Amino acid sequence: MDASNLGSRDKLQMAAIHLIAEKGYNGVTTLEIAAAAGLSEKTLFRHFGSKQKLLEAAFDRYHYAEEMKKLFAEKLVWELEDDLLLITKSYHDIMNRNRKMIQISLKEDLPGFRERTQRHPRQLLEFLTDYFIEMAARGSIRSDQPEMHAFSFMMMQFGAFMNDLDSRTNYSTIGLEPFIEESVKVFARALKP
Amino acid sequence: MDASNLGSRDKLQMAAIHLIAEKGYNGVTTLEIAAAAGLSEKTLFRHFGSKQKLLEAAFDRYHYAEEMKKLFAEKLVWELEDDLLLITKSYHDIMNRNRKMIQISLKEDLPGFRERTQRHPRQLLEFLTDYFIEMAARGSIRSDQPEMHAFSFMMMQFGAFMNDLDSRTNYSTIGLEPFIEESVKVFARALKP
DNA sequence: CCAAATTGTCAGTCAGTACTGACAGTCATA
DNA sequence: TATGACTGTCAGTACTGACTGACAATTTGG
Repeated sequence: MDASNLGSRDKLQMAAIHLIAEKGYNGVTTLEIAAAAGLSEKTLFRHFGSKQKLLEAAFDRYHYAEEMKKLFAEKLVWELEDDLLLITKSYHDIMNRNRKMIQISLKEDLPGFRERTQRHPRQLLEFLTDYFIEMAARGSIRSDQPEMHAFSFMMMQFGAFMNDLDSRTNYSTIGLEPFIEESVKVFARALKP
Repeated sequence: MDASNLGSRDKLQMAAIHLIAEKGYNGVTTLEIAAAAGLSEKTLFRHFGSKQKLLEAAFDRYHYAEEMKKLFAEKLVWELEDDLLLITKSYHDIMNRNRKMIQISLKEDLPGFRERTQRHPRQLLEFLTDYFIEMAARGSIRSDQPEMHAFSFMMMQFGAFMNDLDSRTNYSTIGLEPFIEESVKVFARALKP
């Protein structure tokens, strides 16, 4: 979406999300948010009334991506490595699209954030657990603790996502793509019958 | 160390670290820090001169734990699962002791934080990579990409640590101890020749 | 017991930030 | 051309938090 087509409210909300993800709610001023949106502080207060209301509006407008349902319903081929690769790429894609909201949830303790930022990983844990149960029933993998294995695999990906989230915490030059490829291989080998 | 034996400077630094880890630098006042230390705000400014200097002093005083060297030098038995279990428990112990500094580094962009909070995991990545190389040379494991495998294993543990760091991000009831046990088993199985 | 060290209270200053009313300017549309 | 919608400027108000000097109280150690 071309930013030049956006109204003032949209610009202010996007600027708010961007700056609060970076500096935290108390670390950014309404003057800075307005400037980043290319508008005056007066306009910010005309539209939203208060800083807090701007954040709430930006939060509500932010569509938290979560699309694993369709993938699990339609795109699996019941080959462990192929499926895990697809799931993992989708996971990182979704997490990346939610990255600013996740950054905000790390910094701030705001009502509703927890529920929203956890919906996607919680849903994925359930789907992946069910997938491992079904794969074990088919004899395609060996997993006596499917939920623990689903959780372990997700922790690996979550760790990589958190490592990559911010240059402040990234301590390795290993890229995300090769990591995804190899981590899927390693895990598939671990569950091979 | 009994808090009653501490001087005022120590109490203020510990209170500062605790509150800033929880609320961020801009989310906590000097009045709050002093009150948490059981002292007056006046005393805080007598000792440190400014809020910023208090943080810097607390940061310098904070001994960032990093003790993997001794473990890798003396305690390995060159059995993959046994060694990984020991390493992993030690990793989480160290990360847990550094948890407040890590929480602060997530919230704030302060000079020197990055270098300090990355020293331990970076060091562990090197040690673990060398360990996998040696284990492969001994024929005890199969690993054609030891650094990638070391990194993958650490990402799994890092993800679990991050998931456990703060109730705001924790979305699973799986405990850390059983996770450690099973994640080590899974990874050991993956690298088995 | 006394002096030194340390802390607490109080009444501030100062700078910054959230927020506002009044007034003026620009743009789009009828 | 006029009007409505929207935005910007300006000069504020009110409040908050970092920080301070003066003075008093308490604690500690010789």
